[in-house]
Amino acid sequence: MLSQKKTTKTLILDVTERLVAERGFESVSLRDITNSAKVNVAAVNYHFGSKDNLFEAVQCRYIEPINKERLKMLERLTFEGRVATVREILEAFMRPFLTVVQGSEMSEKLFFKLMGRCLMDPQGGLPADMIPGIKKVAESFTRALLEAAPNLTTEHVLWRLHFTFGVMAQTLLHGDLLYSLTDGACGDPDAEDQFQEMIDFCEAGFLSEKGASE
Amino acid sequence: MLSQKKTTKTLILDVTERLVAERGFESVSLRDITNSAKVNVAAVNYHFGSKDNLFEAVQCRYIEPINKERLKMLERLTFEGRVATVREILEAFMRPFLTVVQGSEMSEKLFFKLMGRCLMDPQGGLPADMIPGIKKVAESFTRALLEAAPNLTTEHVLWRLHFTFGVMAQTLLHGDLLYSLTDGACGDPDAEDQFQEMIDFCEAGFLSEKGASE
DNA sequence: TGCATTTTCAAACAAATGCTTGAATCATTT
DNA sequence: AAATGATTCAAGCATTTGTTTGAAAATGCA
Repeated sequence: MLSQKKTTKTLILDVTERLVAERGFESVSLRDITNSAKVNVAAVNYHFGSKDNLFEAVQCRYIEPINKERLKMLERLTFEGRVATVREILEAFMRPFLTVVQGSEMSEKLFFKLMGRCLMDPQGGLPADMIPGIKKVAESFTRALLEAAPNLTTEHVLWRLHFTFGVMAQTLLHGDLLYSLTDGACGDPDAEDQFQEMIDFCEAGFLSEKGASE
Repeated sequence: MLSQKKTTKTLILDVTERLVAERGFESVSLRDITNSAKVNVAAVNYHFGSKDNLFEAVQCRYIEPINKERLKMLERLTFEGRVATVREILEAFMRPFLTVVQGSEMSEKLFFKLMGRCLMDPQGGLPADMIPGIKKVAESFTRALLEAAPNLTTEHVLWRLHFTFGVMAQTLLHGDLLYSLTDGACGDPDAEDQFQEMIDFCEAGFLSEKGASE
Protein backbone atom coordinates (compact mmCIF):
# COMPACT_ATOMS: atom_id res chain seq x y z
CA MET A 1 0.00 0.00 0.00
CA LEU A 2 1.24 3.46 -0.86
CA SER A 3 0.11 5.39 2.21
CA GLN A 4 0.96 2.94 4.94
CA LYS A 5 1.27 4.21 8.49
CA LYS A 6 4.71 5.59 9.26
CA THR A 7 6.80 3.26 11.32
CA THR A 8 8.11 4.50 14.64
CA LYS A 9 11.63 4.41 13.29
CA THR A 10 11.01 6.74 10.35
CA LEU A 11 8.78 8.90 12.51
CA ILE A 12 11.68 9.47 14.87
CA LEU A 13 13.99 10.15 11.94
CA ASP A 14 11.58 12.69 10.45
CA VAL A 15 11.03 14.56 13.69
CA THR A 16 14.74 14.56 14.48
CA GLU A 17 15.78 16.06 11.19
CA ARG A 18 13.14 18.76 11.55
CA LEU A 19 14.29 19.69 15.05
CA VAL A 20 17.96 19.55 14.09
CA ALA A 21 17.30 21.79 11.11
CA GLU A 22 15.55 24.31 13.34
CA ARG A 23 17.90 24.29 16.35
CA GLY A 24 21.11 22.49 15.43
CA PHE A 25 22.38 19.13 16.64
CA GLU A 26 23.65 20.18 20.03
CA SER A 27 20.40 21.80 21.09
CA VAL A 28 18.14 18.81 20.49
CA SER A 29 17.60 16.37 23.35
CA LEU A 30 16.11 12.90 23.27
CA ARG A 31 13.05 14.18 25.12
CA ASP A 32 12.58 16.96 22.60
CA ILE A 33 12.46 14.31 19.92
CA THR A 34 10.25 11.75 21.64
CA ASN A 35 7.80 14.32 22.93
CA SER A 36 7.47 15.90 19.53
CA ALA A 37 7.04 12.50 17.88
CA LYS A 38 4.69 11.29 20.64
CA VAL A 39 6.81 8.23 21.12
CA ASN A 40 8.36 6.61 24.15
CA VAL A 41 11.89 7.67 25.08
CA ALA A 42 13.14 4.13 24.97
CA ALA A 43 12.10 3.82 21.33
CA VAL A 44 15.17 5.77 20.21
CA ASN A 45 17.60 3.43 21.87
CA TYR A 46 15.58 0.44 20.73
CA HIS A 47 15.58 1.43 17.06
CA PHE A 48 18.88 3.26 16.76
CA GLY A 49 21.00 2.04 19.66
CA SER A 50 21.99 5.48 20.84
CA LYS A 51 21.48 9.17 20.27
CA ASP A 52 24.75 9.37 18.39
CA ASN A 53 23.65 6.64 15.99
CA LEU A 54 20.38 8.46 15.40
CA PHE A 55 22.30 11.62 14.55
CA GLU A 56 24.53 9.67 12.20
CA ALA A 57 21.48 8.29 10.45
CA VAL A 58 20.14 11.82 10.06
CA GLN A 59 23.40 12.97 8.54
CA CYS A 60 23.66 10.08 6.09
CA ARG A 61 20.05 10.09 4.91
CA TYR A 62 20.47 12.84 2.36
CA ILE A 63 24.19 13.51 2.15
CA GLU A 64 24.87 10.09 0.65
CA PRO A 65 22.34 10.46 -2.19
CA ILE A 66 23.67 13.94 -2.81
CA ASN A 67 27.23 12.69 -3.13
CA LYS A 68 26.10 9.92 -5.47
CA GLU A 69 24.24 12.42 -7.61
CA ARG A 70 27.28 14.68 -7.69
CA LEU A 71 29.46 11.90 -9.03
CA LYS A 72 26.84 10.89 -11.57
CA MET A 73 26.55 14.43 -12.90
CA LEU A 74 30.31 14.83 -13.03
CA GLU A 75 30.73 11.54 -14.84
CA ARG A 76 28.23 12.61 -17.45
CA LEU A 77 30.22 15.82 -17.99
CA THR A 78 33.55 14.12 -18.48
CA PHE A 79 32.14 11.26 -20.54
CA GLU A 80 34.53 9.89 -23.20
CA GLY A 81 37.36 12.22 -22.30
CA ARG A 82 35.37 15.40 -22.75
CA VAL A 83 36.75 18.31 -20.72
CA ALA A 84 34.06 20.04 -18.72
CA THR A 85 34.00 23.75 -17.96
CA VAL A 86 34.49 25.08 -14.46
CA ARG A 87 30.92 26.27 -14.46
CA GLU A 88 29.57 22.85 -15.35
CA ILE A 89 31.63 21.23 -12.63
CA LEU A 90 30.45 23.69 -10.00
CA GLU A 91 26.91 23.04 -11.10
CA ALA A 92 27.46 19.30 -10.65
CA PHE A 93 28.77 20.07 -7.18
CA MET A 94 25.82 22.17 -6.08
CA ARG A 95 22.71 21.20 -7.98
CA PRO A 96 22.26 17.83 -6.25
CA PHE A 97 20.99 19.74 -3.22
CA LEU A 98 18.15 20.96 -5.40
CA THR A 99 17.36 17.63 -6.99
CA VAL A 100 17.49 15.61 -3.78
CA VAL A 101 15.27 18.01 -1.84
CA GLN A 102 12.53 17.36 -4.35
CA GLY A 103 12.61 13.65 -3.58
CA SER A 104 12.21 14.38 0.13
CA GLU A 105 9.07 15.45 1.90
CA MET A 106 10.79 18.32 3.72
CA SER A 107 10.29 21.94 2.81
CA GLU A 108 13.18 23.47 0.89
CA LYS A 109 13.96 25.89 3.69
CA LEU A 110 14.22 23.22 6.37
CA PHE A 111 16.09 20.85 4.11
CA PHE A 112 18.72 23.45 3.31
CA LYS A 113 19.15 24.32 6.96
CA LEU A 114 19.61 20.66 7.78
CA MET A 115 22.21 20.28 5.07
CA GLY A 116 24.00 23.39 6.28
CA ARG A 117 24.18 21.97 9.78
CA CYS A 118 25.52 18.68 8.46
CA LEU A 119 28.26 20.55 6.61
CA MET A 120 29.20 22.89 9.46
CA ASP A 121 28.43 20.95 12.67
CA PRO A 122 29.47 17.42 11.68
CA GLN A 123 28.37 15.82 14.93
CA GLY A 124 31.22 14.01 16.63
CA GLY A 125 33.23 14.00 13.47
CA LEU A 126 31.73 12.71 10.24
CA PRO A 127 30.03 9.30 10.39
CA ALA A 128 32.66 6.73 9.52
CA ASP A 129 30.77 5.16 6.64
CA MET A 130 30.36 8.53 4.94
CA ILE A 131 34.06 9.33 4.75
CA PRO A 132 34.96 7.16 1.73
CA GLY A 133 32.14 8.75 -0.27
CA ILE A 134 33.26 12.21 0.70
CA LYS A 135 36.87 11.51 -0.23
CA LYS A 136 35.75 10.17 -3.59
CA VAL A 137 33.79 13.35 -4.27
CA ALA A 138 36.66 15.58 -3.22
CA GLU A 139 39.16 13.71 -5.40
CA SER A 140 36.96 13.50 -8.47
CA PHE A 141 36.02 17.15 -8.41
CA THR A 142 39.55 18.29 -7.73
CA ARG A 143 40.80 16.31 -10.70
CA ALA A 144 38.06 17.61 -12.98
CA LEU A 145 38.69 21.19 -11.93
CA LEU A 146 42.40 20.84 -12.54
CA GLU A 147 41.65 19.83 -16.12
CA ALA A 148 39.08 22.56 -16.56
CA ALA A 149 41.44 25.26 -15.34
CA PRO A 150 44.90 24.01 -16.26
CA ASN A 151 46.57 27.27 -15.30
CA LEU A 152 45.70 26.65 -11.65
CA THR A 153 47.94 24.68 -9.33
CA THR A 154 46.52 21.85 -7.23
CA GLU A 155 47.02 24.09 -4.27
CA HIS A 156 44.83 26.80 -5.75
CA VAL A 157 42.10 24.39 -6.79
CA LEU A 158 41.96 23.04 -3.25
CA TRP A 159 41.74 26.50 -1.79
CA ARG A 160 39.01 27.57 -4.13
CA LEU A 161 37.00 24.40 -3.67
CA HIS A 162 37.28 25.12 0.02
CA PHE A 163 35.92 28.63 -0.50
CA THR A 164 33.13 27.29 -2.69
CA PHE A 165 32.23 24.99 0.15
CA GLY A 166 31.97 28.00 2.45
CA VAL A 167 29.70 29.87 0.06
CA MET A 168 27.46 26.84 -0.16
CA ALA A 169 27.28 26.13 3.55
CA GLN A 170 26.58 29.75 4.36
CA THR A 171 23.81 29.95 1.80
CA LEU A 172 22.23 26.68 2.85
CA LEU A 173 22.30 27.62 6.50
CA HIS A 174 21.45 31.31 6.31
CA GLY A 175 19.99 31.75 2.85
CA ASP A 176 16.73 32.96 4.35
CA LEU A 177 18.48 35.59 6.45
CA LEU A 178 19.00 38.06 3.62
CA TYR A 179 15.34 38.00 2.76
CA SER A 180 14.13 38.67 6.30
CA LEU A 181 16.93 41.11 7.05
CA THR A 182 16.06 43.42 4.20
CA ASP A 183 12.30 43.03 4.64
CA GLY A 184 12.11 41.35 1.27
CA ALA A 185 14.07 44.09 -0.49
CA CYS A 186 16.52 41.43 -1.54
CA GLY A 187 13.95 39.56 -3.57
CA ASP A 188 12.23 36.28 -2.87
CA PRO A 189 14.98 33.79 -2.14
CA ASP A 190 13.87 31.35 -4.79
CA ALA A 191 16.15 28.37 -4.57
CA GLU A 192 17.03 28.34 -8.26
CA ASP A 193 17.94 32.04 -8.13
CA GLN A 194 20.16 31.58 -5.10
CA PHE A 195 21.75 28.71 -6.91
CA GLN A 196 22.60 30.77 -9.98
CA GLU A 197 23.99 33.58 -7.83
CA MET A 198 26.26 31.13 -6.07
CA ILE A 199 27.47 29.65 -9.32
CA ASP A 200 28.19 33.08 -10.79
CA PHE A 201 30.18 34.09 -7.74
CA CYS A 202 32.17 30.89 -7.39
CA GLU A 203 32.86 30.50 -11.11
CA ALA A 204 34.37 33.97 -11.23
CA GLY A 205 36.33 33.24 -8.06
CA PHE A 206 37.69 30.06 -9.57
CA LEU A 207 38.70 31.69 -12.81
CA SER A 208 40.49 34.59 -11.13
CA GLU A 209 43.91 35.06 -12.67
CA LYS A 210 45.30 36.58 -9.52
CA GLY A 211 47.79 34.22 -8.04
CA ALA A 212 47.48 31.77 -10.92
CA SER A 213 50.61 30.74 -12.77
CA GLU A 214 50.64 33.05 -15.76
CA MET B 1 52.88 46.71 37.44
CA LEU B 2 53.10 45.16 34.03
CA SER B 3 52.96 41.47 34.87
CA GLN B 4 50.41 41.42 37.62
CA LYS B 5 48.71 38.14 38.47
CA LYS B 6 45.71 37.42 36.29
CA THR B 7 42.44 38.16 37.97
CA THR B 8 39.95 35.32 38.30
CA LYS B 9 37.64 37.09 35.90
CA THR B 10 40.06 37.31 33.00
CA LEU B 11 41.33 33.83 33.79
CA ILE B 12 37.81 32.49 33.27
CA LEU B 13 37.45 34.50 30.10
CA ASP B 14 40.74 33.20 28.72
CA VAL B 15 40.00 29.57 29.48
CA THR B 16 36.46 29.85 28.12
CA GLU B 17 37.52 31.25 24.79
CA ARG B 18 40.13 28.54 24.42
CA LEU B 19 37.63 25.77 25.14
CA VAL B 20 34.97 27.34 22.94
CA ALA B 21 37.46 27.64 20.10
CA GLU B 22 38.35 23.98 20.45
CA ARG B 23 34.89 22.48 20.98
CA GLY B 24 32.22 25.05 20.14
CA PHE B 25 29.89 26.88 22.49
CA GLU B 26 27.34 24.12 23.01
CA SER B 27 29.92 21.57 24.06
CA VAL B 28 31.52 23.58 26.86
CA SER B 29 30.07 23.23 30.37
CA LEU B 30 30.64 25.39 33.42
CA ARG B 31 32.58 22.57 35.03
CA ASP B 32 34.79 22.22 31.98
CA ILE B 33 35.66 25.85 32.38
CA THR B 34 36.16 25.98 36.13
CA ASN B 35 38.12 22.74 36.26
CA SER B 36 40.40 23.88 33.47
CA ALA B 37 40.88 27.27 35.11
CA LYS B 38 41.29 25.72 38.59
CA VAL B 39 38.63 28.02 39.91
CA ASN B 40 35.47 27.49 41.93
CA VAL B 41 32.24 26.90 40.02
CA ALA B 42 30.54 29.76 41.78
CA ALA B 43 33.15 32.17 40.47
CA VAL B 44 31.52 32.24 37.05
CA ASN B 45 28.15 33.30 38.38
CA TYR B 46 29.78 35.72 40.77
CA HIS B 47 31.80 37.52 38.10
CA PHE B 48 29.52 37.16 35.08
CA GLY B 49 26.06 36.52 36.48
CA SER B 50 25.35 33.53 34.29
CA LYS B 51 26.83 31.21 31.72
CA ASP B 52 25.00 33.07 28.95
CA ASN B 53 26.55 36.35 30.05
CA LEU B 54 29.97 34.76 30.06
CA PHE B 55 29.44 33.55 26.51
CA GLU B 56 28.28 37.00 25.48
CA ALA B 57 31.44 38.47 26.92
CA VAL B 58 33.50 35.97 24.95
CA GLN B 59 31.71 36.90 21.76
CA CYS B 60 32.08 40.65 22.27
CA ARG B 61 35.70 40.64 23.34
CA TYR B 62 37.19 40.53 19.86
CA ILE B 63 34.27 41.03 17.50
CA GLU B 64 33.72 44.58 18.69
CA PRO B 65 37.32 45.70 18.11
CA ILE B 66 37.23 43.97 14.74
CA ASN B 67 34.10 45.84 13.70
CA LYS B 68 35.63 49.14 14.86
CA GLU B 69 38.78 48.43 12.89
CA ARG B 70 36.71 47.56 9.84
CA LEU B 71 34.93 50.89 9.94
CA LYS B 72 38.17 52.75 10.52
CA MET B 73 39.82 51.12 7.52
CA LEU B 74 36.79 51.76 5.36
CA GLU B 75 36.62 55.38 6.41
CA ARG B 76 40.24 55.87 5.48
CA LEU B 77 39.50 54.44 2.03
CA THR B 78 36.57 56.71 1.32
CA PHE B 79 38.16 59.80 2.81
CA GLU B 80 37.16 63.07 1.13
CA GLY B 81 34.81 61.47 -1.34
CA ARG B 82 37.38 59.11 -2.78
CA VAL B 83 35.83 55.99 -4.32
CA ALA B 84 37.51 52.83 -3.11
CA THR B 85 37.99 49.70 -5.21
CA VAL B 86 36.14 46.49 -4.45
CA ARG B 87 39.43 44.88 -3.51
CA GLU B 88 40.28 47.60 -1.02
CA ILE B 89 36.85 47.31 0.56
CA LEU B 90 37.08 43.54 0.88
CA GLU B 91 40.48 43.99 2.45
CA ALA B 92 38.99 46.39 4.98
CA PHE B 93 36.36 43.78 5.71
CA MET B 94 38.74 40.91 6.32
CA ARG B 95 42.11 42.22 7.45
CA PRO B 96 40.93 43.29 10.91
CA PHE B 97 40.92 39.62 11.87
CA LEU B 98 44.64 39.62 11.24
CA THR B 99 45.38 42.87 13.03
CA VAL B 100 43.28 42.11 16.11
CA VAL B 101 44.72 38.62 16.60
CA GLN B 102 48.13 40.20 17.01
CA GLY B 103 46.85 42.28 19.91
CA SER B 104 45.57 39.14 21.64
CA GLU B 105 47.60 36.50 23.38
CA MET B 106 45.86 33.63 21.59
CA SER B 107 47.48 31.61 18.86
CA GLU B 108 46.31 32.48 15.35
CA LYS B 109 44.77 29.06 14.85
CA LEU B 110 42.66 29.16 18.00
CA PHE B 111 41.71 32.77 17.48
CA PHE B 112 40.43 32.08 13.98
CA LYS B 113 38.47 29.08 15.17
CA LEU B 114 36.89 31.18 17.91
CA MET B 115 35.95 33.87 15.43
CA GLY B 116 34.50 31.27 13.09
CA ARG B 117 32.33 29.94 15.91
CA CYS B 118 31.14 33.44 16.78
CA LEU B 119 30.13 33.96 13.16
CA MET B 120 28.44 30.61 12.66
CA ASP B 121 27.12 29.64 16.13
CA PRO B 122 25.97 33.01 17.48
CA GLN B 123 24.98 31.65 20.87
CA GLY B 124 21.35 32.39 21.68
CA GLY B 125 21.21 35.00 18.97
CA LEU B 126 23.77 37.76 18.83
CA PRO B 127 24.42 39.67 22.05
CA ALA B 128 22.07 42.65 22.05
CA ASP B 129 24.77 45.29 22.45
CA MET B 130 26.64 43.98 19.42
CA ILE B 131 23.76 44.36 16.99
CA PRO B 132 24.05 48.12 16.36
CA GLY B 133 27.73 47.74 15.56
CA ILE B 134 27.05 44.90 13.18
CA LYS B 135 24.29 46.80 11.40
CA LYS B 136 26.60 49.78 11.02
CA VAL B 137 29.25 47.60 9.42
CA ALA B 138 26.77 45.95 7.07
CA GLU B 139 25.34 49.28 5.97
CA SER B 140 28.66 51.03 5.49
CA PHE B 141 30.21 48.23 3.50
CA THR B 142 27.11 47.73 1.37
CA ARG B 143 27.10 51.43 0.51
CA ALA B 144 30.79 51.48 -0.31
CA LEU B 145 30.53 48.39 -2.47
CA LEU B 146 27.61 49.87 -4.36
CA GLU B 147 29.78 52.85 -5.24
CA ALA B 148 32.76 50.70 -6.10
CA ALA B 149 30.74 48.48 -8.43
CA PRO B 150 28.02 50.77 -9.77
CA ASN B 151 26.83 48.19 -12.30
CA LEU B 152 25.66 45.93 -9.48
CA THR B 153 22.21 46.19 -7.96
CA THR B 154 21.76 46.41 -4.20
CA GLU B 155 20.38 42.93 -4.37
CA HIS B 156 23.55 41.59 -5.95
CA VAL B 157 25.83 43.40 -3.54
CA LEU B 158 23.92 41.89 -0.62
CA TRP B 159 24.15 38.42 -2.10
CA ARG B 160 27.82 38.69 -2.75
CA LEU B 161 28.61 40.14 0.64
CA HIS B 162 26.72 37.19 2.01
CA PHE B 163 28.90 34.80 0.01
CA THR B 164 32.03 36.63 1.10
CA PHE B 165 30.90 36.08 4.65
CA GLY B 166 30.64 32.36 3.95
CA VAL B 167 34.14 32.20 2.51
CA MET B 168 35.47 34.00 5.55
CA ALA B 169 33.64 31.91 8.14
CA GLN B 170 34.63 28.67 6.45
CA THR B 171 38.27 29.68 6.29
CA LEU B 172 38.38 30.90 9.86
CA LEU B 173 36.72 27.76 11.17
CA HIS B 174 38.33 25.13 8.97
CA GLY B 175 41.35 26.86 7.51
CA ASP B 176 43.61 24.27 9.08
CA LEU B 177 41.66 21.39 7.57
CA LEU B 178 43.15 21.71 4.10
CA TYR B 179 46.64 21.54 5.47
CA SER B 180 46.08 18.40 7.52
CA LEU B 181 43.85 16.79 4.90
CA THR B 182 46.48 16.94 2.22
CA ASP B 183 49.36 16.06 4.54
CA GLY B 184 50.84 19.46 3.95
CA ALA B 185 50.63 19.21 0.17
CA CYS B 186 48.51 22.32 0.23
CA GLY B 187 51.25 24.43 1.66
CA ASP B 188 51.65 25.87 5.11
CA PRO B 189 48.44 27.77 5.84
CA ASP B 190 50.19 31.02 6.61
CA ALA B 191 47.52 33.47 7.64
CA GLU B 192 48.58 36.18 5.22
CA ASP B 193 48.56 33.71 2.33
CA GLN B 194 45.09 32.45 3.19
CA PHE B 195 44.02 36.03 3.41
CA GLN B 196 45.25 36.87 -0.09
CA GLU B 197 43.62 33.75 -1.53
CA MET B 198 40.30 34.77 -0.01
CA ILE B 199 40.56 38.28 -1.34
CA ASP B 200 41.41 37.04 -4.84
CA PHE B 201 38.47 34.68 -4.85
CA CYS B 202 35.92 37.12 -3.46
CA GLU B 203 37.07 40.07 -5.53
CA ALA B 204 36.60 38.06 -8.71
CA GLY B 205 33.23 36.85 -7.48
CA PHE B 206 32.14 40.39 -6.74
CA LEU B 207 33.23 41.68 -10.11
CA SER B 208 31.52 38.91 -12.07
CA GLU B 209 29.49 40.39 -14.89
CA LYS B 210 27.10 37.45 -14.92
CA GLY B 211 23.73 38.66 -13.75
CA ALA B 212 24.92 42.25 -13.45
CA SER B 213 22.93 44.94 -15.23
CA GLU B 214 24.87 45.42 -18.45
C1' DT C 1 -6.13 -20.95 18.40
C1' DG C 2 -1.44 -20.89 20.69
C1' DC C 3 3.31 -19.72 20.55
C1' DA C 4 7.26 -16.73 19.68
C1' DT C 5 9.09 -12.60 18.24
C1' DT C 6 8.97 -7.78 17.87
C1' DT C 7 7.69 -3.53 19.56
C1' DT C 8 6.00 -0.29 23.14
C1' DC C 9 5.69 1.48 27.67
C1' DA C 10 6.13 3.51 32.54
C1' DA C 11 9.52 3.85 35.68
C1' DA C 12 13.81 4.36 37.26
C1' DC C 13 19.00 4.98 36.86
C1' DA C 14 23.40 7.46 37.48
C1' DA C 15 25.66 11.29 35.73
C1' DA C 16 25.90 15.97 34.38
C1' DT C 17 23.85 20.40 33.99
C1' DG C 18 23.44 25.64 35.63
C1' DC C 19 22.85 27.93 39.71
C1' DT C 20 22.54 29.24 44.84
C1' DT C 21 23.80 29.39 49.63
C1' DG C 22 26.25 30.78 53.80
C1' DA C 23 30.28 30.67 55.85
C1' DA C 24 35.24 31.54 55.40
C1' DT C 25 39.06 34.19 53.56
C1' DC C 26 41.23 38.06 51.54
C1' DA C 27 42.00 43.04 50.66
C1' DT C 28 41.45 47.84 51.66
C1' DT C 29 40.40 51.67 54.43
C1' DT C 30 39.71 53.99 58.76
C1' DA D 1 43.84 46.91 65.08
C1' DA D 2 39.19 47.09 63.77
C1' DA D 3 35.79 47.32 60.42
C1' DT D 4 34.05 47.11 55.94
C1' DG D 5 33.59 45.32 51.48
C1' DA D 6 35.10 42.05 47.87
C1' DT D 7 36.18 37.51 46.71
C1' DT D 8 36.58 32.45 47.26
C1' DC D 9 35.01 28.08 48.68
C1' DA D 10 32.66 23.42 49.74
C1' DA D 11 28.38 21.73 49.61
C1' DG D 12 24.03 21.22 47.97
C1' DC D 13 19.90 22.52 45.03
C1' DA D 14 16.48 21.20 41.40
C1' DT D 15 16.53 19.88 36.45
C1' DT D 16 17.81 17.69 32.61
C1' DT D 17 20.65 14.52 30.31
C1' DG D 18 21.23 9.61 27.80
C1' DT D 19 20.37 5.04 28.85
C1' DT D 20 18.47 0.72 30.96
C1' DT D 21 14.99 -2.40 32.76
C1' DG D 22 11.30 -5.72 32.95
C1' DA D 23 6.82 -6.20 32.13
C1' DA D 24 2.91 -5.33 28.98
C1' DA D 25 1.02 -5.02 24.41
C1' DA D 26 1.10 -5.87 19.58
C1' DT D 27 2.41 -8.57 15.70
C1' DG D 28 3.49 -12.50 12.77
C1' DC D 29 3.43 -17.35 12.15
C1' DA D 30 2.11 -22.25 13.12
